[in-house]
Amino acid sequence: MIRNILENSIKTALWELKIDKSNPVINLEHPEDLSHGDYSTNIAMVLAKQVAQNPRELAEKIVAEIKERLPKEISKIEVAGPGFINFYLSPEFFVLQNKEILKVGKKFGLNKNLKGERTIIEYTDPNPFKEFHIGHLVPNSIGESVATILEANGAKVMRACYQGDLGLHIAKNIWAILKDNSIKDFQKKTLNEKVNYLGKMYAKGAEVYENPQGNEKKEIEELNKKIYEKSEKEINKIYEWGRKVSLEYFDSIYKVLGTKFDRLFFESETQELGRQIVEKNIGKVFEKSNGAIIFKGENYGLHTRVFINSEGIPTYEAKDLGLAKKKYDFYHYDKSLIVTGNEQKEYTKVMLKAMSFVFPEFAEKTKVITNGFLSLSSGKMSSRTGKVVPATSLITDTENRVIEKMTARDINEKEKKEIAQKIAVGALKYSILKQVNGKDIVFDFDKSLSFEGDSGPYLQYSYARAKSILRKAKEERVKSRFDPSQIKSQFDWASINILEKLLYRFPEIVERAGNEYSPHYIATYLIELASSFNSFYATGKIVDKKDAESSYKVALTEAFSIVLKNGLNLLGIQAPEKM
RNA sequence: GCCCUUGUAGUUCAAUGGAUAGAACAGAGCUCUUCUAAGGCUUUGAUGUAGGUUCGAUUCCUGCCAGGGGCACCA
Repeated sequence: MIRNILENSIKTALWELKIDKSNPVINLEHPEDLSHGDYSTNIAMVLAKQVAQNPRELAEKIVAEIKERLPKEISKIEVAGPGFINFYLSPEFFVLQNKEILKVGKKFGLNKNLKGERTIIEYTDPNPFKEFHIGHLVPNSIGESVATILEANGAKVMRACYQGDLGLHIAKNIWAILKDNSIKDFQKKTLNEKVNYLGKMYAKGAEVYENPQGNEKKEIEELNKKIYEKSEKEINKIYEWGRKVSLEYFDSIYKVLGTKFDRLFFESETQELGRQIVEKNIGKVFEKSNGAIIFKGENYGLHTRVFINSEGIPTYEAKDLGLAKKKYDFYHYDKSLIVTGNEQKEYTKVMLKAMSFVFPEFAEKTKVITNGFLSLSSGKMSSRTGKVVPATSLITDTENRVIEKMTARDINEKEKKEIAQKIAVGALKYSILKQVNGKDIVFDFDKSLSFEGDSGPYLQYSYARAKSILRKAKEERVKSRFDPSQIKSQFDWASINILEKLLYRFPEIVERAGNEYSPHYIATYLIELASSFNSFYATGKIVDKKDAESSYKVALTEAFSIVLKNGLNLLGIQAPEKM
């Protein structure tokens, strides 16, 4: 990459000037203002004090040294401001880069930094028998995107989902089903109807548990034990039925969201293992307290948590230890990522601390990515009985709005529906991924659906537009061609210039997003890229047989469409050819 | 009470310790005999507060103010 060439160039200069003793980190950034060049380094300002020189003078010396062996990719170097060294890339460099994009296509942006690294990433984690709500969309979008980004950086990624198929929430649900007794009627109904039924029953059970009229609380707790022990056939049957319905339902949502898990983990398989791990380490890591087995996080500036409760049942904490082992046995990971809500942050610290004693090798490899809370800004969502908004209803509501917007388009109804779904999901995913991980997200229903500016549909629209141009170019037989001889005339075009100056950066963005597990770098980059393309688009015709520069413009449009599509793919957003 | 976290235009978000703090929406004003106007172009407007470190602070440190989360038998 060009970045490395510049870095080496600077290092050599420092070495020649005999000021490389401390082996400084070369900080190369893209100045925000393009008139400050394509790359800029502050190295002279950083070193000025060390070598007791004026930063600008030092910068001049470094520049003189670099000029001695100027890489061909650089057309100009200058010292600016308080001592920045600015590099300007040459027109030839951009032509070569553009050619490269057309040549490697789908693979443009990929690298092998993480080659051979096995990463398991756990995300989404809905609980069977409960609603898949809008809160699940956040870790799902982030997890799926991070997984894809890591793959783009060369890692081998295993997508995992961990689900609570045990516990009180299920007892509440089944308790209500038993009372209701209309489950027989549901065997032949649609998946949606079954899911709605489960939802209703859960709401009922949860309500009764919170505000019991009589003995309900105790009944539910006893039922919980029975479910756990699998002691009653009828209950087992309902349990299996509900679990199956839930999982089928989740699958149908994953299909829409574009997630495919390689492995589902369940609490029912981590529980026993978790218990054994904790029990084996009583006295060493864990201790007994009030009949429970706890980990004293307080000793490490954290808080104390129960791993096995006084009933002898392993809690989530213990199960998580079992899960770490299960995951390792299954995948032998080098890195284990867990995407989970902010509210779990403190918890994961305690759990990881405990893990660092039990499985130091796993704890070291584990990293938690936290995600924020998604709320809807307006009360425009059709209000439902429950407090949680199901993910599917948000998606379909969004879809309907998209279809409304598409009435004027000349696209058949069936296709329209498919496209609308891609746009709806894209709008949601983008509004989640454009932000730094861990920050709360306010989804403004109206704003995100207006599809203007900083949005997923804006990116999709830009892509569809580029594709439309390329279709026309094909019809008119204007071929994509980057020819260095065209450079001179092209270079007056400010908008082309900006587009080119952004295109070549994509691989750097992919690398950074991978290093920091942060899809938002991709999102903000793509907006800037699409915006520069749209400006370019507005300056005049791209496809024009009579225009000698047309083939260059078409080629640039093609390069743009490739980079945008590759970027959208990293966000898990589909790019329709037309919309 | 202790711990974590967040405060940037009217609103929703950016900004590896760097240059004039970027966008988008909303507001004001332009722009379709042209390849998708879901677009483009002008324009108004912001770092919670008080200190400190630094050549340089939205970024690091401390206090205060204001949100959010967590603090033993839920997940």
